[in-house]
Amino acid sequence: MTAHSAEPGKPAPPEKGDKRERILDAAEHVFAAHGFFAAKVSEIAERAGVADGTIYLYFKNKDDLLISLFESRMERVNAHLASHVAKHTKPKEKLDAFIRAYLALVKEQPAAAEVLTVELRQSAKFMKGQPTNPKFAELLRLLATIVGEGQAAGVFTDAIPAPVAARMIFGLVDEMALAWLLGDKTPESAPRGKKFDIVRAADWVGALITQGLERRSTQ
Amino acid sequence: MTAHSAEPGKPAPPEKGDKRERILDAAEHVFAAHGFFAAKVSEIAERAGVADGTIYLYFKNKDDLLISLFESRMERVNAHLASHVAKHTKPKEKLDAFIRAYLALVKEQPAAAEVLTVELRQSAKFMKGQPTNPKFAELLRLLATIVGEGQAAGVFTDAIPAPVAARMIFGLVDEMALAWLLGDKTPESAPRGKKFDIVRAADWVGALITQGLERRSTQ
Amino acid sequence: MTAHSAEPGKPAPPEKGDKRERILDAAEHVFAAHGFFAAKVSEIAERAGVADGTIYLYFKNKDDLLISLFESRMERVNAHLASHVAKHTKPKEKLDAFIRAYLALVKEQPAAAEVLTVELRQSAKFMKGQPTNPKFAELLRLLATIVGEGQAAGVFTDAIPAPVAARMIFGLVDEMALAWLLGDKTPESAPRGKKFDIVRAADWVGALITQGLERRSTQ
Amino acid sequence: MTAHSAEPGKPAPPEKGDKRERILDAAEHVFAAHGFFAAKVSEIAERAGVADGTIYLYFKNKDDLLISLFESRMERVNAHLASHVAKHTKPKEKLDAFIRAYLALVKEQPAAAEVLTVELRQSAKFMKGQPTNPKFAELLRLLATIVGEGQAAGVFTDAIPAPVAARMIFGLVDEMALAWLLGDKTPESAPRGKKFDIVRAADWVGALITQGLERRSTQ
DNA sequence: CATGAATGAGACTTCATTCAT
DNA sequence: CATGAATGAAGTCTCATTCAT
Repeated sequence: MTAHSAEPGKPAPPEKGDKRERILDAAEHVFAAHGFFAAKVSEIAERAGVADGTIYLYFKNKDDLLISLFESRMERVNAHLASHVAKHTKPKEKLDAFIRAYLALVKEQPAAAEVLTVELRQSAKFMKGQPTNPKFAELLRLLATIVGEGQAAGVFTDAIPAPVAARMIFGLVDEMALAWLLGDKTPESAPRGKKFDIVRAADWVGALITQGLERRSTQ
Repeated sequence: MTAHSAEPGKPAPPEKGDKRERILDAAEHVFAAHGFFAAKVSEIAERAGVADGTIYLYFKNKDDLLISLFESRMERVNAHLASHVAKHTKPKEKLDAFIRAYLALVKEQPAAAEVLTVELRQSAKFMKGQPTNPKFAELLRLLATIVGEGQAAGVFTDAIPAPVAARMIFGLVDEMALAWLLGDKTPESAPRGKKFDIVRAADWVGALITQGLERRSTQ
Repeated sequence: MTAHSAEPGKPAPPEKGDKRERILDAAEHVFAAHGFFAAKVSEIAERAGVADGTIYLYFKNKDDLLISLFESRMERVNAHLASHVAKHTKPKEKLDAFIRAYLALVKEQPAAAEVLTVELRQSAKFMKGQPTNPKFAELLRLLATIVGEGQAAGVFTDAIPAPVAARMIFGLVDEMALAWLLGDKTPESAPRGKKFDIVRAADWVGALITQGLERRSTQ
Repeated sequence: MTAHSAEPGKPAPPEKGDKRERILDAAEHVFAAHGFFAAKVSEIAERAGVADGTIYLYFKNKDDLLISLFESRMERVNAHLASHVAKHTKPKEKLDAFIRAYLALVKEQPAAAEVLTVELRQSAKFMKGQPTNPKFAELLRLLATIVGEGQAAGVFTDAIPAPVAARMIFGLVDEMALAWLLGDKTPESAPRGKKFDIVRAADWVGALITQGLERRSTQ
């Protein structure tokens, strides 16, 4: 991944930089570390190098902070995925690029991924009754479009509605991300090297999905 | 699903029935309704028809209640799935039976499904650093076994390690469950019929996975 | 005044006694000492000898505590006044008894009086738009009844509607109470003896009102 | 009342006009609307069309703003009352003019009246231990002077010390003002005509007081 | 003089958990 | 075993006030 130079390894440089962005970065890490509910606003503030009250100048409340973070990161993800997908023309290759880009992103930005993957469901409770989050819908739409193109081109089966296929693909990819993220989180575990190679997993995911969607000439 | 007659439509019979079981039933509904963090122990107690303190005679604390609930329901699920899978001999049919049984379960017991599907990730935070929950591992093992058998029989591709395939399948199925569960929660919405037919979805899921895993003679 | 032996001179005996009552007593003193807004719930709890949270078992929130205190004390006041008024039969004497009883109460229970007299108006903001507080209305009704009887008996002028006269009388008496209460509050000032004698004032108040309402035969 | 053209019906002209005066006008309305404690400095600033910080160039702090507002309005009131009283020579007429002018003022400038009448007591807490506010003392003095003149002229009874009588009169008049102000605050209510006629009330107040103070030939 | 973004102390309130009955 | 009143730690959020520009 290219963008996002601000990712603070630790307490974040308490200097310039869009303050709102600093808060979002801090929230990303604190939410990822403790989960939304256990996360303390004061810890986010400290990490962002601002006063507690400052957070409320940029966000209505803690919930709004989560939603905003979610949308911010989702935007990045969508842009990232779209750009990788755009490099290809064939549906199969697009799908493969999507999967590969998604999993690479998880590896490169585990904190963001954790918020999107783990807290997403939590926030789903927030959005109870509400329609699917627009940014998430966009991701699904990108996926559905790829599938749809493949169906139109006759390389993907028509048996599964594109939107449904999109959701299935997302679930599959997301589960791999989750499995990797929760593989083991404690620092000490790193050397144990228990985590499987998520990039390698992309091959498997791609294989299953591509073949799974393939149109069978004889059928 | 057939068993499990205790599922209380409303306040739960405030009398007989294993008290521990009544508490679990109540917790299932309250967790499903509000999410683990927002759920109040006192509400669970009320719904179970016991005093707040009584809960602590059966469970160490709120966390333990979630874990216990998770394991209890997971046991049911595993038993249910295993029994359905056992009716078949061919790997493909077993896989299909698994998917169908899982999604049917979601439809019949949405509260339980919500706890397993939505709160699972939340509880994942609890289990941080811990190995995968044994009961969940069992479910994955069942799935991996089916895949493994298929690979051994030469009907499923060897390209994907069985445990990885198992996880992918679970993610895919679980996402469908989630999509259905969050589709719309308000009772009034039922007539609007916005929810897709989750049983119908089983066909799509089965199609994608079965074909996706299929061994290609010519390849 | 006779009743209400529990009035704690200081921290209040941290023992038996209706807990709700202990909290109200504590609130009375803390509200009187600092005013509603500056009063801290924790200080009330401490003075009542209970934990902070205990207050919320008996009252919905701080506002409710004020309202409840107001009603509790107002009830006492109404009972006290009614009993004194009941000792007389002639309207003029009843009116005089009312005034005397009210001012004596202020002297004997300054904390309660301060809450009723000073914070009443503050709480008036709470009750914005709401009809007059029932307990306060009752006091006004007692007064209006006395005036009405006097008018019926031909000893009080008909020129002023009884309810209006009641309100005027209350305002007058209440202002005397306020003047006395705020005369000087610091302990050191007591010896300076700056406060006028509020019981003596009752004579003046009674004189003004009684004569003011008197029916003039020749007019 | 005639003077004081700055009374802004709404947001106040965000331009000329002494800035200090604009702040006081804004404070008057905000305090009247929410009460001193609930009033936000930022809302006052917004209404005055200045920055939050600007307020602190003209006033030491929020308390000082209340005190200053109180004194400013009290000055107006005193001047208004004095001018009306000065039109008469007989004590009884002066007293009547005072009452009438005061209540007319309440009707014409309810916001100012609310601050003086309702918040006065709140601010009384501020001034705890302090001597009576000079401006308020002046009003009482004006009243006491009228009474004193009446006593000297033999038309008012000597039975009540003039300063005490002054206080009683104020209390009575103020209570009528309060009753009217809190009668109903919502604009829509006006047509409902629930509020009694405060000018009409002046007759009653005047009647009670004048007769109440009257010297009885036979006594 | 004026601004308004930032501060940060501190209060109210919740709710999991305990323990005397 | 069961109760449920009481606890008290802890977190979110507000808002008066400051000060660099």
